[in-house]
This record gives sequence, structure tokens and C-alpha cells, in this order.
Amino acid sequence: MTWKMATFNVNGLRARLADLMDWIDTARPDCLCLQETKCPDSDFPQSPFQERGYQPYFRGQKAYNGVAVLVREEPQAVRLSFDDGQPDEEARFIAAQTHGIWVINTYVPQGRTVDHPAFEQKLDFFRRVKRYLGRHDPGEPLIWTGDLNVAPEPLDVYDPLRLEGEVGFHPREREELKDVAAWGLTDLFRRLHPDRKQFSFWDYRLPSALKRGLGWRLDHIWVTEPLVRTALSSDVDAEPRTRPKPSDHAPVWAEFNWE
DNA sequence: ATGGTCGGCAACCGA
Repeated sequence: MTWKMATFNVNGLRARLADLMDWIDTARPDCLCLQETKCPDSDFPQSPFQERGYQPYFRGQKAYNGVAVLVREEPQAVRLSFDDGQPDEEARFIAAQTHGIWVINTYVPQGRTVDHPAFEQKLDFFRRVKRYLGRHDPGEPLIWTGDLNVAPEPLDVYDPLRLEGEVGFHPREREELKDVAAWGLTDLFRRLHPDRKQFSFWDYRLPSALKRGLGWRLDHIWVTEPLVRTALSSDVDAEPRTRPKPSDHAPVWAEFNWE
């Protein structure tokens, strides 16, 4: 069978809800990872997902952050935090095991500016993900996905010379990402499309950024070998379909030949 | 082409 997963930074789940449902009805992923729901758990709109056959798991907070994972089948396990002894004050991690696949969904801190403490916290977050992965085996089917807030390579930003050293395309971030991946993960979109300049994020603050191609590839699907071998396709649904306003991110998805 | 960001939340913060 074909199993499809997707990741989408919705930038406000409640504001994006109708458009998200339209996208789900077309794309029909079996597993959907959301970031920046900006939605306290008590306000999470469960019904629209349940009506479409999804079980919603989520961890939100007021105004900021928030992650969710929606699955069509009963998951084997769900984790709402890193559970590594460190406090999880911000809602940036959720994981579920479905079809025998561990799906780790993270909203990596944006980092603000290179000289801000938030930038160091961003680098720490990658190290924390790496430690977390150490509890798993890279021979097992596992996906690390979400808004990773880093463009891995020059091909992944609109102007690599000008943006070199900017937050989101800083060598220290790229190194940390590479270091996590060295555990045993492959950037699936890039593996399947080695030369394609394809973005998943366009800054709202730049006028007509999407139209002008001023984007970044920040939303990722990194997978272990069993999923590299069974991958069928991966793409970004970059066409703005939402009215009145799309998210500043686009959904990214992947399909696998999976039992 | 004569404009120029969002969401959340209630003043401005974070992206």
C-alpha cells in the first residue's frame, strides 16, 4: 500500500482551519504533522479532523508554538515531550508511532538573531534532537519532520551569497542539522530532487515574496534507510490555495510503498 | 504598477 505523510507550519491553526481542511480533502495524507498551531489544548478543533477519520494528538500553548500529529489509524505510541529530564516549557515536540514508523514532529526555535540567546537555544535544540534519536535505532523506520527552521544547502535559499550567515542559513545551524542527520537520516526531498530549487517558506514581510521567488526550504522530511528504500515521491504544495491569506509556509509531503 | 505581513490577543510579540 501507499502511505503518505505531510508536514505543515499552519501559522495559527484556527485561522487556517477551513483552508487546511480543503487541503486535507485533496491531499489526503495518512499522517499529518502541524507546527505553530498557536492553540491551547482546550481550544484545539478536534471535530474537523475526527470527521475526516483522523485521531488528533496535540500539545499547544497560548499564542505561541504548538504542535500536532494527526493519524488515520490508532498509533502504537504517542509522546508529547522529549521526556529526557529537561523541562519542555515550549510546545515544540510531539511524536507518534504509526504503521511501525516513528514520526518525530518538531518546531525548531527560529533563533531571532545570531547574537540573541535564542540562537544558542536553537543550536541546543538540535543537540537535544540528536540525543533523543540516540534512544532509537537508525535501522528502524523513523521520520524526523517539521519546521526545522534551517535551509541545509545553498540551493535551499533564494540568494545564498547574500543570506550566508543569516538566521536560518548560518553555518553553525547547518552544521548542527548535518550532525543530527549523521545519526542516519536522509533529506528525502533533496534525495529525490537533487537539483531542484524548491522553497517551503516565504517571508510575509517581503512584498510578494512568493511571486518573486524569495523563499527558503525550511520544512523537511528526514528519514532512515528503510524509508529511503521505499520512498515513492516527495513534494511541496507551494501553490497558494488559501483565502484570504495563506500560511507563510507550504505543506511538504512524502509517499512510501509501505505495508 | 499608485501598495507593501501575519496570528494571537488585546499591547505588542514573535516569525
